[in-house]
Amino acid sequence: MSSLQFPTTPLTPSSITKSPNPQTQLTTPKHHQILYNSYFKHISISSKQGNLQEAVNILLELDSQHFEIGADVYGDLLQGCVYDRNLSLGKQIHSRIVKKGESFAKNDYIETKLVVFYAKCDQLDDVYGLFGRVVEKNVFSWAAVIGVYCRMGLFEKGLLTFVEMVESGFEGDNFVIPNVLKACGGLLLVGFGKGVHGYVIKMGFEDCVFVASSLVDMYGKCGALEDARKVFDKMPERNVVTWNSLMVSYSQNGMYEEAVRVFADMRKEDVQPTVVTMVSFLSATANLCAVEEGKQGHSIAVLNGLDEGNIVGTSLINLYSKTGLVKDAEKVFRKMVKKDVVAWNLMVSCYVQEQDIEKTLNLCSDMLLNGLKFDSVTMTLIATGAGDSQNLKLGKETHCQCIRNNLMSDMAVASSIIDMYAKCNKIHEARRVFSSLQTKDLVLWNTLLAAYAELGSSGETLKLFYEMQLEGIPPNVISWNSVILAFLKNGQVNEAMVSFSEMESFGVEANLITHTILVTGLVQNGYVDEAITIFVEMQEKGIKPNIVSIVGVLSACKNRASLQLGKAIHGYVLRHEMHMNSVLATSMVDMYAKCGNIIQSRKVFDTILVKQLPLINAMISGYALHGCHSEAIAIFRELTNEGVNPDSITFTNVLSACRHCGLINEGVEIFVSMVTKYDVAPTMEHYGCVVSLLSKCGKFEAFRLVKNMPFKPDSHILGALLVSCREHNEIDIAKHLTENLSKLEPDNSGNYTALSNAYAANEMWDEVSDLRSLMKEKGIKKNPGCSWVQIGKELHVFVASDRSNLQSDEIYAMLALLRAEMMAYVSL
DNA sequence: ATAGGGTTAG
Repeated sequence: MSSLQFPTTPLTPSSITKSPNPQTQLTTPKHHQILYNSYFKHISISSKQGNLQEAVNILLELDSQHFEIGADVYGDLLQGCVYDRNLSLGKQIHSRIVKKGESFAKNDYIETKLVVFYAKCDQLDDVYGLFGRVVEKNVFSWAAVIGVYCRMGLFEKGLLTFVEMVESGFEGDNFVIPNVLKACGGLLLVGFGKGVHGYVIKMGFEDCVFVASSLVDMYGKCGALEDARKVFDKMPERNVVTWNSLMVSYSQNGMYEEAVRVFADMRKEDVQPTVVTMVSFLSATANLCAVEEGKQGHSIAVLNGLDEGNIVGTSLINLYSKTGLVKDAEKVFRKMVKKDVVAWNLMVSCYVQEQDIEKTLNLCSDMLLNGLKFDSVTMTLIATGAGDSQNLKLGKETHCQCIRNNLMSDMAVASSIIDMYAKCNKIHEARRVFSSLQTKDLVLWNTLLAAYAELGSSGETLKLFYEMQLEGIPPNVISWNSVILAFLKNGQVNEAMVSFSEMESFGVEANLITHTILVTGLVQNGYVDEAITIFVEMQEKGIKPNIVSIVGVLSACKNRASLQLGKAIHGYVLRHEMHMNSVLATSMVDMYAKCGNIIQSRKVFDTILVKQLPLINAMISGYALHGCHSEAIAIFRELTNEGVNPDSITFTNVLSACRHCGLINEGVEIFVSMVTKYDVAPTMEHYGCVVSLLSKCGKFEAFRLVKNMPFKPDSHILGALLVSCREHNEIDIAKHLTENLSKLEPDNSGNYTALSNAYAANEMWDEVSDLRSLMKEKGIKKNPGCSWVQIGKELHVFVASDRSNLQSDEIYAMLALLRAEMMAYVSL
């Protein structure tokens, strides 16, 4: 501005308000000073960049023309700079104040305003310098200093300054208290926070919306949800920030259902959502994998125009990624204008979760091409992806990158690297990385514990479990779960049960996963009834089963042929509207088949639209078990025509079905297609089916096939050939084969088992019985999980495949009897 | 005064 053109008409307050243009309205005489002041005040409180700049220019011009301008005018314009966060303009004013000399600058009002200005502009050093020199400190300058500390995350300093302020005889007001509470929350100092809460009540600030909302936030951050709720419920007046604080509190403490409920209540009360509302709601629904609610959140965000921002965008990607809606996640990602590192990482995380290592790596290179750098989150994600895909080369490269970029001190990075080595079967490397770290947190210990547990190395797991306690890290439920898992994987059922009861006396509560580990592990060790007991106990404790635990208990049902319990669990799944995904349906189909209800098995099978191979295999195997061989083969034909690629297990079941039907041509054709069309390497079991098929139908080609087989024939195959010998009356060959069978060191119980399985596979029940008598005579004990299952299975087929009029219940009674007999036999 | 991403157990 060159020179000022002062208009001739005096100003009126209303004209200032309506059109604050100084060049046309300000008049020259000094007695209009009041109006200048009013103009400056107006600008300072409703400032826009341009107006403020102009006002400061006028001020400086007037100043240089030696108009008497009071400190309050400088203060008002500094206030304008605070509203505009206009640091450079404020600095101009500051330097003019300094130039005017100490008598002008040494003024409580000016000094306080300067402290406030620099504090609001986050200029820590200036604040520190000024505040130290301010002679007369007051509530405002104290509040400004505490505020800047808290805003910049220097919570300890903020609290110490607050203490100092109170000790100097100042009372905190309702402007400084929210900052103090923020510091308490940030430091998780719930005790200090409670003290401040008491102070708030004493001072009578509890009804102030700002203070009370801060209390909710502080209690929430400290995990004291009941206190947060109490403050919230008592509030006479709430605004959107109050509601948001409560929702965020629940969400950050993992109580996502509660957070969702708060959102619903908020909508009932007609509180207009903000970006913060949407972000924390979306985060809660994402963690719950609540697709419907999340999608609703997306619509609400769009309707309120809150979906454009970066943070809502990333929350949406998170939601769609966690719920497996990759296409939707990609859509949001593509639409985002300014993608920051969080957005990229979320998309990477989505592909890692989908186990799509190719897309993960492509996205990572795109990320670099777009000028972004990998941070510790990116590295954690890549390491996780490398572990999931057992890509050791990639994992090692990631490890090197982390070392080069000094990221190994990040606990999440370190544990993902350790986990990656463990998943790539490099337990020693995992150990080496673990040992090389200076500080180790609970998650890190748990990562290594889990790695040893997975291997069933119960000794090593236990050693680590004690070591961590010696290092002062108390184990949590995850650590205990790993110990129990290690025992179960190593067959130490008693030790696992002891640990299970011990953990409670250490004040650690068993959770859903603890029980699932036990159910699954007990079944795998043959303790089926005990597994069912644990499952029932879990429900009695009020722990709701999820899909994984239901799959575990269904496997107990099928091993015990307990159709009744299986049905009850199916009912539970339907009642609780659990999503019948492919994994659950597979175990349900399997359970019904093994418990004798093949019709129900098929019904469940038909409810799943996109059928994955394990589900198909379960259905085929179910049909085969029930002697519905043509249905088994029909499903195989139908799905291979639809382009499904069968695997080794599919062929085992289909060939077994062919064997039971005596379908030689079909069996051989399928065997050939397995090798030529589907590139599946035949196993001994596959050969066994075809050999058995050929033998039973009196085909001497069985011998030729065995001769050309790439394995040494096992007892199944030899047993099958034995049948062929019978058909052909080839006594010499049969004798030779029997010698071969006896070469399998018959005094070893495993070989007796194999031999009896071979007989059972050929429905040679008399021979099975003879062999059992022989074992009884020789006092050879048997593993209950082994032979009787096979015999029982075969017996089951025999009875189920229309060769008997027995009803299902009777079959299961027979199977139970057989099991009881075997158990008695084992205990001899 | 409130808000987004990564690590450990089935």
